Amino acid sequence: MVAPDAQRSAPPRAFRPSGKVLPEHARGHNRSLVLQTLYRGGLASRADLARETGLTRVTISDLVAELMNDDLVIETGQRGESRPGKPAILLDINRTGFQIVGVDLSETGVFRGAVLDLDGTVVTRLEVETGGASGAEVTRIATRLTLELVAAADRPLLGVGIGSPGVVGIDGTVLSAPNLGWEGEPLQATIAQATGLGVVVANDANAAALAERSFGDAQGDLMLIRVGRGVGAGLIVGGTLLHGSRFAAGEIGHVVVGTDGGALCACGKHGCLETWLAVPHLRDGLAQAASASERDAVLHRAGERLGIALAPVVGALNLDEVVISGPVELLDGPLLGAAIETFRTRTMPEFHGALAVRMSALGQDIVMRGAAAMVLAGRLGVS
Amino acid sequence: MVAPDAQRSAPPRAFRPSGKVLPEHARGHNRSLVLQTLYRGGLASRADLARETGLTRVTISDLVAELMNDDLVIETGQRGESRPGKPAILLDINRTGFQIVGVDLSETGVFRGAVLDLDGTVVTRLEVETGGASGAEVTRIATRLTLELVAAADRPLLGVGIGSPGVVGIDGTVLSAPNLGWEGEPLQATIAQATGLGVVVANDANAAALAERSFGDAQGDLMLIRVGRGVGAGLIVGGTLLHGSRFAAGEIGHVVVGTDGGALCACGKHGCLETWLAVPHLRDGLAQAASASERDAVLHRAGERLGIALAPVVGALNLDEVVISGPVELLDGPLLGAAIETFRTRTMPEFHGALAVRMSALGQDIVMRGAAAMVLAGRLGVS
DNA sequence: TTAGTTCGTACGCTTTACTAACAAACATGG
DNA sequence: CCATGTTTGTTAGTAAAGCGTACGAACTAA
Repeated sequence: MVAPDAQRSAPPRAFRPSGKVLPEHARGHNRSLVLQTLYRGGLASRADLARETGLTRVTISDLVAELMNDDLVIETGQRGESRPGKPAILLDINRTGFQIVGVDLSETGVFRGAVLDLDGTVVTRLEVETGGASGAEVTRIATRLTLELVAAADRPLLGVGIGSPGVVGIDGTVLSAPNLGWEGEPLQATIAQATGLGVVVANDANAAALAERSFGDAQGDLMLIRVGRGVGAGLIVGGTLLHGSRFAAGEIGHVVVGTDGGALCACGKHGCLETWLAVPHLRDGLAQAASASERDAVLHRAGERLGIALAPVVGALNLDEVVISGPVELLDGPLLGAAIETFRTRTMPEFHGALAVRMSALGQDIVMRGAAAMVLAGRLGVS
Repeated sequence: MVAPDAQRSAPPRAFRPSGKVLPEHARGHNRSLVLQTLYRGGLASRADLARETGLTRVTISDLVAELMNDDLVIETGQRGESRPGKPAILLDINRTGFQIVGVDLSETGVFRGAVLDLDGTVVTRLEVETGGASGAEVTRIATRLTLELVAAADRPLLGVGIGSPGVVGIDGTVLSAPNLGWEGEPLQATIAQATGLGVVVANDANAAALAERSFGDAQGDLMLIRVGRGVGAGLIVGGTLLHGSRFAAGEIGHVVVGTDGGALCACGKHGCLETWLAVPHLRDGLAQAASASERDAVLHRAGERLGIALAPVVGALNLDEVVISGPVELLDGPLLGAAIETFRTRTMPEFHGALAVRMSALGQDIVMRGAAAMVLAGRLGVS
């Protein structure tokens, strides 16, 4: 179903470039502040918002009027409680008034996508097989999937978010994604051209980390480890995603772990993290295992290597959480336990006492929900 | 010599708390932008500043008038070149008009301090032996040293910066510094009380990292490794210092390195980074070595361990630079070479190709110059 | 019925940066 | 030597943004 106004232009971007700051930038910031407060806290009156943000009621009224004019905020009636004084008119973000398209290109052989509402809830889901496609053919498949999702939306779209494997530049160019046969692929520009919408592209592990922050249980600084055909990570430090100087932050799959050799990796080195932890290697190891205890040993070894590799990172960044995303049947159990145990024995008690290591609860939707979170952050300043 | 106005109140802080943004905050940001442009670029006219910042000449004139009123910016005469048009009046930061006190408490047995100008150049230097003092006695010694430096300044002071060992909270409380016998020591408050000036306290490795960014050759994201009685690190990512969720970012001395045991550490674990790299251990190893080649082997092993520990961090953060600070005669040579070689063999060519690993050129003054940089950043928004 | 409280809005003010316009001070070319 | 063009810095007026004060509306409590 295509709504007539599904491609209506969305409100202006809430992003402040570095450099000079004009009054209008401050306005944008305060706009986002109001949206953020409503997004996190739910229903609130104008007076509530004034108290929470520190702005005056007058300014809040003005900002809310602007946001209601953009259809981003709606009045939901009077507050029920019986209190002295004039009853408050409750406000909320128009959570079902806009939608977002989120796409996940990281799975082997299949691209997933969804139409989501502003809460990150999946409204419509689509999948396409990619077969053995690569290069320009992959771009065509991804574009077609995105267009179908755009057509499936029945509300104005806030934008399109895409999580891609490989190294992704800040401008949404996929600098390198060997699995898809991409090298310097201008994905953001291509999809923006095809859809006429705002498009954000990021690495899949980074998108997953954002999902964990926005829709998961994450509290503070966190590292999300994504285990699939390869191993990647996304880092959120001080509330924002870490990109790295060449946009390659989180690329830990080909760091050598331990000082005792290891299997030969596709990259030519011995003992890369991927040779222990990537799903194909885990499945191979389990297939060759004769007994249940041997299978446990394979998983235990993998978890141990993960702990060895990450202990210096956790120590150096003083992280709160390490969250693992991937096939639950492989990761949640001996592997996770061994990783936690290894952290405990290799870092300072002061740190691993505060450190939480756990599986993500977001499952297979994590990347496309993270992609939606990128759109929310980019266009509304909400996270 | 004490100038009569040495403790004259310094200009207002250039810090914007998170939350709402008022027009005056934007003003402060633009003030800092002008100062930063002058600080980095040197002499410039009002028209030059307008072109570089994107603000109009009118606004720049207004900001400059304000900064000249605060004595932070001075006119240095007309431009020499012969060009058409009205000759430009060149401006500069009043680099010798204010001074900063920087203190380094990280050395064993001696506290160093200095009076510095706004360029981070040392004007006056002072040292005190600490003997075997600890706890409150150490606080008294540090306070006395700071007061002597304040008295030695002959210009109004912008503030006091202190680099302390241990874990330092955002409010300048030293949460834990075993070597000094401090536990929850409110150093910032104590020194601020004693001097009546603005005081900033940070971990010594963090201060050193800031020094490397402000006064060294650092370009982008960097990790500074400080090797002394222990081993610590400071991380600068995206231009700002990384604190960690419990202010313990960079505490990598007690992360276990390798999978082949190692010497017993004071912390109870085996094979901590410090057991290979800390200066006392290096000197012990060298003393026990019989030949030059054995001494090289000791240093080589230490560098190798450093590389093993940091490879995952460099990979995860996609750093540009790793800078090492400490005794040059121990670190610069086989140790540094082995560290570089180890990085090369344990990370992806895409990353270590861009990675620079080198010694700091700032020598023994690095911590107190970093402390001065903290004051510059905190009070003027300049870095 | 009266007093007190809370909510949302109208009005006028201050701050900030902008545009337009202008005088000052230089180089260049006829 | 003088007219012309260029660049600099300043003056005057305008638009945007948030604040404080004040007020009516709508409710509770006595």
